[in-house]
Amino acid sequence: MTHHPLKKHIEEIIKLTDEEFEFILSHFETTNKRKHQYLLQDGEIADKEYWIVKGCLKSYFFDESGKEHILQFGMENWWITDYESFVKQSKSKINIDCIEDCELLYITFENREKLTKEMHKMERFWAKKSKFGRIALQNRILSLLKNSTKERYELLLEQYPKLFHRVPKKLIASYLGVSRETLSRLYS
Amino acid sequence: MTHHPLKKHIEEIIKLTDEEFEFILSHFETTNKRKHQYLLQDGEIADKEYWIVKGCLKSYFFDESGKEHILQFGMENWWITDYESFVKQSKSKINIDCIEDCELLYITFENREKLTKEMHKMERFWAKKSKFGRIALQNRILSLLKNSTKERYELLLEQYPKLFHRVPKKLIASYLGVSRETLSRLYS
DNA sequence: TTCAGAACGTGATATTTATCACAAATTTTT
DNA sequence: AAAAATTTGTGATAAATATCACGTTCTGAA
Repeated sequence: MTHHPLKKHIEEIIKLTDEEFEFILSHFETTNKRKHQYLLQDGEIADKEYWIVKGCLKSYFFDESGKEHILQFGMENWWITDYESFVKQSKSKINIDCIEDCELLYITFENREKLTKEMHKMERFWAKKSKFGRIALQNRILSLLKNSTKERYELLLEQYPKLFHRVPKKLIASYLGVSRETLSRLYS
Repeated sequence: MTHHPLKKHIEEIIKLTDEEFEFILSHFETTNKRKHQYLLQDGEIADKEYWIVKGCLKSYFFDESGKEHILQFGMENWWITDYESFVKQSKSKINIDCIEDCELLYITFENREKLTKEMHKMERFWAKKSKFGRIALQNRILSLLKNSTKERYELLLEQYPKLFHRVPKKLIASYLGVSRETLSRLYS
């Protein structure tokens, strides 16, 4: 248990004793999902935040014309939920589906609140995670404003090369905000 | 002092006694800037977070071709800084300028760290502010992916009608990510 | 008040991207 | 292994947007 991947992940931000980690882990549950199964559907309230042990997921939504837009991919060691719905405990606008079979840990909203109060280290961990999440989103906006489609494609390829072996190109296109045809022509 | 606008602002999230607010305020400084003056230049480290008492500002950056892109506008009761640079104390990629004469309060990075440690209420205030900031950015990405230029223009107009009297249309265009000519043709 | 610069609208044209259509290749399911 | 569904590439065309150009209006500073 000392070498649990979640411990390693948390320790990138905050050092923990084994006992502290055991205590944290006791607030989580495990679940497995198969490809095409969902974790969250729009209209529901996101009452869980998932940590991905193994697998690949997408969070996405549809516009009025029925086109799918990818908000975020999730892979090993990433967290995934609808952040707005989870934080506000409001109805979600997004869906989360498994792109591959997935092995997941999750913490419920209640347990996260509880753990935040019980353990100041975890309050700091989540505060820091929120800060970094905000920075990542800010940089994605910067990139959407500044970079051409081709540049955004190349940056994504550079940053997450694994993604391109695991998810269909049409989902990459949807993440970048272009049609799959346009994306296809970018590298042909 | 009891009715200080910053007190009112913080109390939208956390209730404070007058003494607590006095203590918080003692960590801030006041400054005034004139139109066209800057608060932050790219390459500098953002060592202050500003709270806007009065005035209007823009945070922006340039792409390789020299085109200006607006990341954020700031008006009364908003916070402004380069969040990434401030949090990481790293070199900023963005600039912040006054669009109007401005009356500002600011807290330095050191004082904010200090205040966070000294006063758990403020740790919670900033954590919550960070969460909401992240949610706002997520929604802006959703909108960039989902909505047409015209829709984004209308949403902005609806959400911040004041903005349109205060800032030139070319800056609105730059915020929306289109050329000023295209924006001009959207409503003519 | 005048003058210079900025803001704004608009035409003409080029570029980028979306959309529709279809066939080939690949993957998944039975 | 065969059948079905999905993914992918690509041509033709339409739509959206950028770019360049120029004249008018507005605004702020001398």
